[in-house]
Amino acid sequence: MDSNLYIYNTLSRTKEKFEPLHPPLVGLYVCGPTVYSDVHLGNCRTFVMFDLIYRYLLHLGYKVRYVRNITDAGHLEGDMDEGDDKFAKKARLEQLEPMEIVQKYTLGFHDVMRLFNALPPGIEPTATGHIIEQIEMVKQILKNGYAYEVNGTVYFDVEKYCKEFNYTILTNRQLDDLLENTRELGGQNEKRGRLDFALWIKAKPEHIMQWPSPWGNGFPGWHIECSAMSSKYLGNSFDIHGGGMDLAATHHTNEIAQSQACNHVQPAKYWMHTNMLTVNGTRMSKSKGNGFLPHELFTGSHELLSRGYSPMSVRFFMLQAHYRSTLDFSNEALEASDKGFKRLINAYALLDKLNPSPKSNIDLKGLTERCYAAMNDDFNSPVLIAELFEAVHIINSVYDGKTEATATDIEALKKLMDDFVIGVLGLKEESNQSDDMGKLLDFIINLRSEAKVNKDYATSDKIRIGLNSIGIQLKDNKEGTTWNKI
RNA sequence: GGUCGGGUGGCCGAGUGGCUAGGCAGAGGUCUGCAAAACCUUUUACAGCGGUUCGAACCCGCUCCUGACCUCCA
Repeated sequence: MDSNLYIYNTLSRTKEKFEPLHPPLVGLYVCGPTVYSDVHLGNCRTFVMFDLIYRYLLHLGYKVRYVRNITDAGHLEGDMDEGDDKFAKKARLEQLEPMEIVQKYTLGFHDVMRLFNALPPGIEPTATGHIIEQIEMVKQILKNGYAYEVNGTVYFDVEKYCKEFNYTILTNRQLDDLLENTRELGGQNEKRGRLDFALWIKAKPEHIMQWPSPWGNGFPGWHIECSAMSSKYLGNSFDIHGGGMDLAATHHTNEIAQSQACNHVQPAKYWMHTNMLTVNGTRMSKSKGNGFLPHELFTGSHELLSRGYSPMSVRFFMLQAHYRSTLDFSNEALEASDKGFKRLINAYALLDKLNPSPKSNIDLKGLTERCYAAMNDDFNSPVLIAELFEAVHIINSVYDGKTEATATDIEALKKLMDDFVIGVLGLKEESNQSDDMGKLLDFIINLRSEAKVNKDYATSDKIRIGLNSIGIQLKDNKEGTTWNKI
């Protein structure tokens, strides 16, 4: 299959035409969360953006195998290649078992992703579920001569690797600079080179998260899980590997090295990196403590927010910026997105109420082509949204009787909005109204209409203002009265 | 210090060597019992200084400011 999709590849730092290794199959691997704490909004942005990418690939007709891991072991606290991992530390803090921590935050993560209307990945493997695969990979890397064992811990030999491969291929850094600027770190005395990183880590006896291995009891290093799981489910070479930009310099660099050292191939053809969400121009991160939790956002219980914003408004806010740009988070920006989203989704709801004309004076073909052109240009969702507002304008105009559209064009408009607003952008109407609520509102609107006919405006205003105060907005027009949630 | 990005109107954010981004906010109007919505019209831009060019916000140089990564983080 042929498409005109271009993807910015971090490896080449250019947009490249997307040509899957085995069309129509596409293998997509995205580094998922480390589930030792609540995901914050910055984490969510990455997963929402890859949801957009996943959805568009599906829309183009590719058969996508989407793998996103859950890191539930092996992620070390601080920069030491020894000691406790994050789960053990958090477990002590919360007085839980490490696996209780994992379960708690995995469930929380899934809840949030569901609220954001993100499609679940096809496979969501965990590090603890793939210890054997990771041990096998470490064994192979040792066998190939790119690792060494010291006292129960196995290190990757970066210096040896550098002689044959380009270690800094993703970030283009100079190796000498890296060596000069890497600090003296813990575990240094065991490591031969200061850039070497742990593939397998010896566990302290009291450490509950440990498994037997040829090198004694221990647990896997952080980077090996993604290499092991991506090759298990997608093969040694697959199409797209993604993650946040912050992972490129270390995690992804080491992933490439591990896969090359083990399988002698580049793991991914295209590397995609999403940019950071910022607050007042500074990156939102766990360690900085400036992270917004999704529920603070939805309820408005955060000092920087004047009110709560719905998950769909927040998703729309994220989609209005390109995935490779930083996006600055503020109450004002969110407020603007909230209104923009409602304008878009209200127009979508109007599609069923359009009256066809014998003639048409709109150009849907050009508009549709521009929508595809936007997405084909490295998933440019902000431009897509700008085009979709053109469709919003047409829909409103037809509804007002100021523009004419044939039944065929109305169908095409409906398909366009279904494809892109619902399918690709993954937005949906948030009204949680049941049929009962719809019927109830129809009844109330009828009562109000009767009052209006009788010029009993006191009653009709009372109804309108009362509904408004509980979040339901009435809109009077020639055809009658429509309503939507505020 | 090294690597790589940014600086666009009141806000958020696209884009580009010549043609309106878009949303929000502001102003005026139409419609309407009022309101809201919608529709029409409209005001604010491309950090600074040089250079290349018929033409630059877009290319080049310098300056200033700023961010990310280089250490756990999507």
